[in-house]
Amino acid sequence: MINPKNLPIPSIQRLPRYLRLLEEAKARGERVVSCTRIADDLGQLSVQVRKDLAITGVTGRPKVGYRVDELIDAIRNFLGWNQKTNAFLVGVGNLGSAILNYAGFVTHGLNVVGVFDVNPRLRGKEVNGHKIIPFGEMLDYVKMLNGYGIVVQMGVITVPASAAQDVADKLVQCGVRGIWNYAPTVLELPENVVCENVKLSESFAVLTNRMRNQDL
Amino acid sequence: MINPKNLPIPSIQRLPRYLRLLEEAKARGERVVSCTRIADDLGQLSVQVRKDLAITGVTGRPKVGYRVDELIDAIRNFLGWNQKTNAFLVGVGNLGSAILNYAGFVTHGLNVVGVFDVNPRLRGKEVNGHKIIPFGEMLDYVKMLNGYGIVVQMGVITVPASAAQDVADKLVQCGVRGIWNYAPTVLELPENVVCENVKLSESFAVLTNRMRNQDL
DNA sequence: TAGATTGTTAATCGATTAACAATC
DNA sequence: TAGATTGTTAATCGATTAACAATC
Repeated sequence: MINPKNLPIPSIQRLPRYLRLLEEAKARGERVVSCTRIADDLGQLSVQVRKDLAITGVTGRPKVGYRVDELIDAIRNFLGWNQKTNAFLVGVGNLGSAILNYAGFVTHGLNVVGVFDVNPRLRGKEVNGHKIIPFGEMLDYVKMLNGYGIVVQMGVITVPASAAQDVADKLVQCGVRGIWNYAPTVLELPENVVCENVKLSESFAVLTNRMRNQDL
Repeated sequence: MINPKNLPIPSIQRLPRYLRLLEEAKARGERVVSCTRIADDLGQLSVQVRKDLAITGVTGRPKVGYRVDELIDAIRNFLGWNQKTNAFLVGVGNLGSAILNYAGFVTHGLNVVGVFDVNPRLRGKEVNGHKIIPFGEMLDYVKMLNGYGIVVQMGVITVPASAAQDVADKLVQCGVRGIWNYAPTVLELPENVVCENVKLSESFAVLTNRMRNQDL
């Protein structure tokens, strides 16, 4: 926990799982959970859970376990989920709509402050309370928001691959510091903008390959 | 390539990227591609590309490179994407609709032969040509398909987490050998059914954590 | 031929797992 | 106290990268 960079990415990826489990435990009224329990429920080794939880800075008590409330707070804080992340979403197809309608991301701090699409016919149409704005008006819109002291931190890209780079460039102009990219493209971005690609085809590839190898 | 199991999963996950690049190269009329080029385009090391391509069984020619057509075929074959995979999709919300409307998965062999939802009001409604069937009728429907010699190999789960295990159990009864799970749950499945979880919250976690650590 | 590129073995790096001491 | 659990160091495992030989 000295240098928060270069932490094991697999560990970070497992934290949301623990968080879900802990919130379920809290809902059941449990105040303390051991990593042995967590590991059993998720089919992992307890030592891995322990290591993962350690990166958030919390410590447990031998024989007792970890305090549920403390752990939930620590994970949410570590992931940046206890604060709002203002975001633009570009591309209101089914995928974009799915994200806008999924309540889970709101609890992770995702705060959509602008929804855009190139299709001018969608102008003014609402998706889960968000009015769709023509893509061409994004820069004007962000200036307006900035005038009110609202800064856009993240861009969510749910457009076809062919349009993704253009969208990314525009989002960078808007000042985003991170991009959540659902398009199957490798984006070129300035060094100070972090990017996370959602790998749908990659996931499908692992599945079909394993199904194929079942037969052999 | 002797034992097709226990291949490096990261390598399998990178293959779709190469495939996309190769198809673009083919569209431009290129007949041969070197792994140096692929590596440059994707920001990787050429030796990694070489190792990854090796698992598909293709060999390149020194000084020349790999034949584009051969490589495309080999990757698609290795991933099981050159044959159709019959699938049921359960849960026709925005996410399910997004998958049904995305042409990319069709080119990966995804052949949806049944679309289901618990909501009886959706009965008969169409999504991209697929009539929605009430979830309760799934077993009858699969029997009907089996009568025509059609076997369902894969289940795609796009329902809320709370319903995912029930859906998975039913899909297993239908005889699927693989499950593509978009719900944020760890599913309990028989040993002979492979499962791939799409990790959306996990992806978001990595992004927000990195954005948070930018500041430090 | 010279040089670019592939293929492969060895070295490094990082994550997981094992072992065990510390502690409530 | 005894035993369950945490925390940490060491060993293992697997993937990436480096080095270099083979080859067209």
